Amino acid sequence: MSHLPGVRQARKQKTRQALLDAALELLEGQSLSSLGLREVTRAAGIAPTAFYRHFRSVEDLGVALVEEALGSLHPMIRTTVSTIGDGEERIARAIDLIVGHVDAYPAHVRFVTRERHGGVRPVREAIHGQLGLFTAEVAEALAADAVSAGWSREDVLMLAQLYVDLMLGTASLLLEGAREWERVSRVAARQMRLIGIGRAHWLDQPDGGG
Amino acid sequence: MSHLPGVRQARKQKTRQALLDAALELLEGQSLSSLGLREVTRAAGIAPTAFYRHFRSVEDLGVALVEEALGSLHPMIRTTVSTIGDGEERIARAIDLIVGHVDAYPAHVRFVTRERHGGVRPVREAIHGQLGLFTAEVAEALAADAVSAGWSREDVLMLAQLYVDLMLGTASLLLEGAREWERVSRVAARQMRLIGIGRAHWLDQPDGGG
DNA sequence: CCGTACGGAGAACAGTTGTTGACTGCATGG
DNA sequence: CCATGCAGTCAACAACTGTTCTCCGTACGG
Repeated sequence: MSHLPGVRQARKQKTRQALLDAALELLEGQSLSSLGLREVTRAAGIAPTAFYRHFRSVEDLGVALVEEALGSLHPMIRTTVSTIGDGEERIARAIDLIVGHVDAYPAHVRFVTRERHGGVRPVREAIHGQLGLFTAEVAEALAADAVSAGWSREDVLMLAQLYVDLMLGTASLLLEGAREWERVSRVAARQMRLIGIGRAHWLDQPDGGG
Repeated sequence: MSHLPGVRQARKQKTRQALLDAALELLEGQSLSSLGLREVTRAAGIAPTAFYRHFRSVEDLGVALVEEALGSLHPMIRTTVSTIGDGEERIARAIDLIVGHVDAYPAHVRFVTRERHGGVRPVREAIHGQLGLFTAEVAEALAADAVSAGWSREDVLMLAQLYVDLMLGTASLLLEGAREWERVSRVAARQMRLIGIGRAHWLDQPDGGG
């Protein structure tokens, strides 16, 4: 199929990456639906027409950005959430994961939180799909715990959704108020703890598992 | 100051409202940062230059939209969250409030959830401000419950934030999958129930109120 | 009842946008 | 080694953008 070095394809993916990087940087101050094709190519240092060699439209580039921002996150999620130990240990790991990721890839995080409810349908759907995968992975890990005995599949998923949404919300707060990261992560930890307590007592209620 | 009838001011606010309505409709398919001034005036049926008689820029109009979308919501929140009765009663009321509001003002809800993390700073800040007020109001109501005895102010706020975020997330899900409103509201109810359980057992932990 | 202030229309401006077609140079594969 | 394919450039296009300045009609306040 493709030769290993491929001087040709290497150059192509290089400028493709330049387009993605330029777009991501421009998106720090605006939404994808207002991002112009020429704007991106100008920032990437290539001619406007060359854009079409890589993407059909800016929407298309947006979908590729979703893959770049979220695709490589699955292994990290898995290893973090499947940590053994008490709840506090897991919470600390999760918070560290979020803070570290926001710190390492702020533009990616901003892009995802912004376009999750943004004005470009295909991008929204791509993000929603990836988050659905995350939710399923978290649910799988949660189901393996002893506390989840007797839980319905749907309830484990609703719990996982709670966690995933909380993590995204926390990431967004960390982005906006970078100077308050201590307070934000402390609140997030307490919210996770409270959810964990609710989880532990879920089946105490008469219709808890209904 | 202003005469009661004011044929002049009435006409002005009429076209001002036409601008807001037109913008809101156009925003169903795009983000605010890509909304053009001419686009809005065209949809509102007035000349582009007349726009400046009402707003200094599209950003400005966006901030006004935040006020329109969220400003009138405070009394509803207050009366809903201060319902007396057991937790289930309150949860049902809250879900009804959300579903009813999304059904009655879908464009407003879409605007808020989209621009909450959108690309226009002043609008983001206006939304954040309003949501902060909501959180404070919910916190006040929660603090009045017997279960909140011994809670720190900060913890009541973190609980309120959890509820507010959950309500917004639910509203957004209701918007996207209008056909699944039953499933979505059932999951949301269970999430609120779980949070309520965590709340009830919060002080069971040795360092719960720390 | 009249002068004025104000909401709105119109024309014009320099820029920018997405997309097209034809062209160039070079790595590739036979 | 040569012909092909493909990344990238350039020029041009009609359409659109935000903003300014000038003008018009009319409700308003004295």
